[in-house]
Amino acid sequence: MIKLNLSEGHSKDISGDQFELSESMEDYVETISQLEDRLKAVRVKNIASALKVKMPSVSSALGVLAKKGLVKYEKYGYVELTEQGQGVAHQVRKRHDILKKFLKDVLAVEENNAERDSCRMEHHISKNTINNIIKFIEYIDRCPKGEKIYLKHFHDYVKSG
Amino acid sequence: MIKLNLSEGHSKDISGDQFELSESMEDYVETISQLEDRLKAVRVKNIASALKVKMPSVSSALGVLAKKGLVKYEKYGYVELTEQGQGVAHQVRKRHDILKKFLKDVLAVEENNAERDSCRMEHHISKNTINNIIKFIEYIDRCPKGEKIYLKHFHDYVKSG
DNA sequence: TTACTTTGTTAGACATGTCTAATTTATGTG
DNA sequence: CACATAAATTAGACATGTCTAACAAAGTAA
Repeated sequence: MIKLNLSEGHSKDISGDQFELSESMEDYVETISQLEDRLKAVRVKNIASALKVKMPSVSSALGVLAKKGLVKYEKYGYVELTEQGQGVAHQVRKRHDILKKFLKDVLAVEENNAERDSCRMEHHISKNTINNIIKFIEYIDRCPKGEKIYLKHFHDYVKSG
Repeated sequence: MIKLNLSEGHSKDISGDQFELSESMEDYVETISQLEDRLKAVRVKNIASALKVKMPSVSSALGVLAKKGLVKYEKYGYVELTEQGQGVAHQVRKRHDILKKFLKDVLAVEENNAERDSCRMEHHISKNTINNIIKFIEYIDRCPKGEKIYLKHFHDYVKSG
């Protein structure tokens, strides 16, 4: 089933890279944000296991992010994103989500693969290109001219080979 | 003008990552291959200036690539890709070209941006996803059902805002 | 309170990839 | 040929991000 309900507000708020984070640091911020969504309190241990790194790597990363003002963090305590950190997380996660949905819903890339690829590509795609992806999705979604049908044909074509 | 003459043999020969190269090493191989296309002989200096790094970085990279059997290289001499190196270069360049064309011709991303993004993303996209992109392009290109018209509409839509 | 367990930090090693400075090799011109 | 210049290498510093091992703090339970 092809779902194309993608255009809820995607076209706003993809603002620039004010913070110049490395790929790795973006992953930390993104992960912390995801953990904040599903845990009462985020701990070093949680981040480590989510990112499949060891705790000392997390400690070190938190030092960097704290210095940049993206996390609030006292030793041996809980980890929290600052308001700025949340902003960054928001952008990163949006990029990730859009990319993944595009891969799945437009390019017919299978779920696991779409997740893996969007994880890796999300760090290397420009604001500009993301915006065009958003427009593409909106275009297909909104236009009453049969684009969805063609997309469905494409998905069938991919499945059947 | 939207050109979609993309489907010349793209669907073959996107073979796997037998060589496990880092992003950086992939860039070296790709660049050497491009330089071989337009220079009689490739030198450290050429690679350095193409990649905007200093010569010692190139020296060091060539050591790594030689050890992996991807370049033929004697000190103070010319640089040449081995047959294996050419194979890798072929894959990397194909990935790059497909990605770039997709960004330009489907997503209506402007030339410079498409080049920049494909440079960065080419290292992080799976074989699987590349194949779906190829299929998508072929689908649009081949199908007699008006997909191209819709794509043209989309491009106009992007341009006009 | 004391001992045990879990969690986290510090110290230090290692890998990758970059750079600058110094030296060496190759090239070209008189 | 000899010397000046260009090209390349080596040595070593540095940044990032990872890891292991050892130690320290916090939490738990008797």
